[in-house]
Parts: sequence; structure tokens; C-alpha cells
Amino acid sequence: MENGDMVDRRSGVPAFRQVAADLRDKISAGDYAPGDRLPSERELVETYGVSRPTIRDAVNVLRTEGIVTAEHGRGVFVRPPSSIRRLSRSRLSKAARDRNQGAFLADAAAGGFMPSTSVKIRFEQADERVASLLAISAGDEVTVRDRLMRADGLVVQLAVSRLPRKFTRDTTIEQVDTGKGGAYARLEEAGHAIATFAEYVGARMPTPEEASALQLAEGTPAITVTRVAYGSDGIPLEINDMVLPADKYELSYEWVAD
Amino acid sequence: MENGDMVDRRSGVPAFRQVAADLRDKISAGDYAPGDRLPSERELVETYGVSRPTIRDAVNVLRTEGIVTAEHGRGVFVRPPSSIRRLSRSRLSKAARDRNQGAFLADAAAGGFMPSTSVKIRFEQADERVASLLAISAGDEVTVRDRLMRADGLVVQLAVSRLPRKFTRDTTIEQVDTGKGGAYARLEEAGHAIATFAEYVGARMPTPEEASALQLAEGTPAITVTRVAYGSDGIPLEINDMVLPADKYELSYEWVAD
DNA sequence: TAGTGGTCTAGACCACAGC
DNA sequence: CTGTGGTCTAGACCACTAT
Repeated sequence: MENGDMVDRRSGVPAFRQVAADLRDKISAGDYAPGDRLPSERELVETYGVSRPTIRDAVNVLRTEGIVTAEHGRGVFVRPPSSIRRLSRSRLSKAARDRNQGAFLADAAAGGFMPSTSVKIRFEQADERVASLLAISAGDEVTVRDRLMRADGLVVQLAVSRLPRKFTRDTTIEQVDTGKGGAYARLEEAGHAIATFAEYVGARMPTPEEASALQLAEGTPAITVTRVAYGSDGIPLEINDMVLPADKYELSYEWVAD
Repeated sequence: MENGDMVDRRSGVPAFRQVAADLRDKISAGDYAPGDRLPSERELVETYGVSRPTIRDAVNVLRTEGIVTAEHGRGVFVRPPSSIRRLSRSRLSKAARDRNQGAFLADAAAGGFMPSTSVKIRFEQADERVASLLAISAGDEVTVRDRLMRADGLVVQLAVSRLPRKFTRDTTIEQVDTGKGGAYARLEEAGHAIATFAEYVGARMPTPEEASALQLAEGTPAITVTRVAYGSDGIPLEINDMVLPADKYELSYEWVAD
């Protein structure tokens, strides 16, 4: 900032935005490196010549942008870029599925972290969206497997899997432990081998529940993935709604041209 | 909220979070429907028995969650769910490429909107990341096509495409108008047909520049897509960094199992 | 104990929208 | 003109961290 770091009162730009922009510039210029503590709010009050609420507004801009985090009693710190784990989708190979219990554990094996999951089973009636994706009627019964995946103890993924109940009756899919090969193996035994997958990827800000479950820092979006598994006859067998922390994951897809 | 909508001072939960939670609940319960105006901040002051800055803190929580937007002089409104356009990746078919100038125009044709793009050409030296993705040396010259895509006048996508300059010299790829079939057609004419694609999908909060270019409302993340196009010999020919508004797009991928 | 961020107040004035 | 959100002040007290 030019004039001894004071804000320009005549520029028309709100003071808190000027301060935010100045701090942002200093961070990207390396004046404050990742992990560094910013000057305290009271120091910034002196530096910029504005009141503390104004400084807090400025810092909040950077917090919601995800470039700093505040720690109560300690200070405000420049967020180090978090290491991104690349999840290769399009690779739910049968071999990998046979070895263990599904995509997440396959990813774990590849990523070298200690996985654990908790599962809750419930049954519900398909709403509009679920019915449409599963090609059943709204109100039809679906089996719901609500999962919480941990890597080295940290929750890293929420996944809710839904299958038409007509495909899961009298199978271990309706139990917590689906057995070797997971739910897909049980479906195959029942004559419903998976033939194709579709995934729909989006992003949004997390709900408060998701934010606390995934321990998301402020300013961290969630990646949403809806995977639909189809049988060889094109019938949808399962939809899986996943929520991932956007600061930890990147999805990768590969395909051949034409 | 229970006690005549006043906040509970003894609960330990900050007043602004109680107000935010109450408003959030009322919105999801339908008391305030999409498009509805919330009570004015001064009315909420009376309702909850807190000061106006506290009300503003509460409303800001909802704004950064993307569930309301404030309009100066008019009020705070419940954000209607925006219509999501589904972009089918894995479908950059040669036929579609031949018909026009690339993936965006193909999407436009499918989506039924009026597309327009502006392009800036520049040349730069590959940084670490670009060099690694393009399998060249850091510092090698790359041709950069910086694009801004509009649909019906609105900016809906930023895309920066980089190719090793050794592949673009003496081609129209180094000009604004690449000609029929786009850059991929020119590459193919030069003996570099595209064989495979890879895409890496992530999400993050937009930079201020991206937010204003894409006219993103507060609390709207950006989806980032990095597409790498490979030749038949496995050599990377192009990387394309795209930024999309997460409230308008969903990406779809399909593949066959095994 | 001292320093940090977290919360909150009771105002004030400004800029914009709409009648 | 009135009502709306946007900005800002000058404090106060609390809760947490570190020494």
C-alpha cells in the first residue's frame, strides 16, 4: 500500500477491501509465506489507520477466500497449500474390486493411507431425483448405505449409496459387512454385473453438517460426485452420492479420443 | 427459534450463529421460499433482540454459504437454485470437432445457447507445472491461447490453453482464428493427431479476478478442470486450464466397467 | 500474565432502489 | 422521500494460547 500503508479514503473502494487487497498482494508476493503469522489485528489497526471491526472485515474476506485461517489465541496464518490427493475415477476395475471392498479401499491402497469406514444401513422411499436416476418409481423402496470414510483417522469422504431394494433383498448388501468384493460382487452374484459407470461432478459450499464432519476450514468448498452404476442391460443398479473436501482431492479421468 | 425468536444468551453459541441457524432452518423449511425477501436487517434486530452488526454477521454466514444474496437498496433474497448445465466430457468426438471450433461450441450447440469467445494469444516460458504436464523443460517456449467464453452474453468459462511452441510454429494456432476444426485440426494436419485425453477436476474459491469475470455471487466456488491432450505416441500436445462457475455447471463422465 | 482472536453494542453516515 | 443494505467507529468483555 502506498501512503505509509494507510487506506485511501477518497478512492471509493471500501477500506476493508483495500486492506484485504493489500494483505492478499503481500501474501502472493511472498512477504507473508505459507505458515507465517500475519500481524495481529491490533497491529493492523495501527498500520492501516482503521478500526478493529474494519480490520476483521478485511481478514474475513481472506478467510472466506480460503487463503488464511485464524486460530483463536494464536493469530492469523497464511494457509499452506494442502497436498492434493488425486483420485483416479474411470478405474473401478473388477480386479481391484475383487481384492477388497470397493473404490475407497482401492484408492487407499494406492494412496498408502490407513483407511477405515463406518456404515449405517437404512431403507427409505425413493424421492424424485433418486427415482429418476435409478429408473424406478418415486416411493419405491431403496436400500441406503450411509458411509463415512476415514484416512488415517481423519474423515475424508461422505458417501451415500442407494440401490433399489428389489436388487438387495436376501443379500449382504442389506448388512453392514457386505463380504469379500463388496456390494458390486453381491450384485454380480445375483445376476447384475456392473457394465458401465457415469459420474456427475459439481462443487458447492458445504452445509454446516458437512463442514464439521469433514473438518473443513472456512472457505473450503466441497466436491460432489454422483456415480451411477449400470448393468449390462442399461438398468441403473446403484447411485452413490459422495462429498469430498475440495482442498484434499482432485479427480482424474482419462479417455481415448473419438 | 423458541423464546419469541430471541437468542439464548446462556447457550454458549454465539448470537450471530443462532440467528444464522434459525434463518437457515426457516429457509429450508420453506418459511422463506426461493426468491423471497428476508425481513430487513432492522426488522431482524427487533425480532432477535441483537444489534445490527450482529444481524449482519448472521446474514454474512448465509451469504458465504451461498444460500442468500443481498441486493443493495432492495433487500436480502433467498437464492433460487440455479439451473445446472451438464457438460459431457469424454465426448470431444472428432465429428463434433470437425463441425466447429472445439468443445465449447459443441457444448453450445447441444445446450442451445448463443456462444461467443474472445481470444488473446501470447507466448511465455513454461513454469514448473506446465513443463511437467507437457513433458518439456521448464523455460521452454509455449504458445498460450487465453480464452473467455460467453453464453448469451454472459461469461461462463475461462480457459487458458498452452501448447509447446514447437508444435504451433507456422500454424494458425498462433493466430486468433485457428480456422475450421480449431487447434486440434491444425495439430492433426501437422502430424499430431489427438489420441487420448486426461482431465483433472478440482474446486476452490475463486480469486477476486475470476469472481468478477464470471460474475460469481458470494459463496459460489469455482470448478477447475485441467485437460491434457496426448498424441498417439503418448506425447502431451496441449494443456487447457478451465475455470467454471460451480453454480452453473456439472461435469459428466461415462466409462465401461473393467 | 500478556497477547491473541471472538463476540457484541449503539450508534453514525453513505449509496442504492423504488415509489 | 422512505426504506434498504454497505461501511465504519470506539469502545467493551470474553475465550483461548503461550510464557
